[in-house]
Amino acid sequence: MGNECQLKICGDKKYYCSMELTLQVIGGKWKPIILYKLGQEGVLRFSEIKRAIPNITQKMLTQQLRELETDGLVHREVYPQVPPKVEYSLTDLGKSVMPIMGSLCEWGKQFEKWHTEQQTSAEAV
Amino acid sequence: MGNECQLKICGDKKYYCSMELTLQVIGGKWKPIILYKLGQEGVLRFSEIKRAIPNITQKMLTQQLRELETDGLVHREVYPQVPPKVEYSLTDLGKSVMPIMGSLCEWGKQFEKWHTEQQTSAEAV
DNA sequence: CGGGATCCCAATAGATACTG
DNA sequence: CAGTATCTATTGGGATCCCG
Repeated sequence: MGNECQLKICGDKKYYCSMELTLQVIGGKWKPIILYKLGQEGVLRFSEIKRAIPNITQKMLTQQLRELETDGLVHREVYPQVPPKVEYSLTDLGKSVMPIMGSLCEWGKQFEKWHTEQQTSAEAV
Repeated sequence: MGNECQLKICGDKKYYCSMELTLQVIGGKWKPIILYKLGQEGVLRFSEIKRAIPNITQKMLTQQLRELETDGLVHREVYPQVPPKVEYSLTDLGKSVMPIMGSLCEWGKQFEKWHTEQQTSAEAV
């Protein structure tokens, strides 16, 4: 008790419960997908991540990767060469979210199935 | 193979992989917290949810609850009385995300701990 | 009075062009 | 190739109004 609904601070993040903190670190429209793809592939170049997530813009990808790097979930390795090469991978902390990312993905598949069934039974009426 | 990176449609939602679908249904800044609180408390009135999530505005809460209702995660019960009373609860589909919500919340606590330790060791330098 | 709809403005995301 | 810069579109927040 007293653990919830009381303003806490972690670095630059303010939150009332742990869930809110979680969402600031690994939430949003893109971070879970980025983490998931990185976790699946291990090491990816910027352009490879971009290709794996068709709808994301470079701007968003850059921005989200920077935040994940700052929060210690993603490692960024720059190779000083021309043309530039930058590789991204998960840190140990980043890897620790993979089980959850897997569950989220799995849930999506179940939802899709459930939704299709609802659709079918609705048409039957 | 061929399962990922190919445009799919589920109702009004377009996505390239299941993770993206998941995020459209239970992602965003507020939905996970709303689901989590509802799952913990069972049944909550509008004003009770509002109180449990201090930063959310009524507008956002209403909007997010409607989407969750449309997607079949939340049940909305209106009592035709004065003053009005509206109760929200999770459907079976909504309850199915609770294990993941629990993991997310738990991860936030671990992150907080990890962050604090990093802070401490950095100060020691 | 509780729940929520509307309007307007600030903040955030997306599209496109450009650069080391 | 991997970003920045700039502009535009969309989304979110705050205040206000509505309705039973």
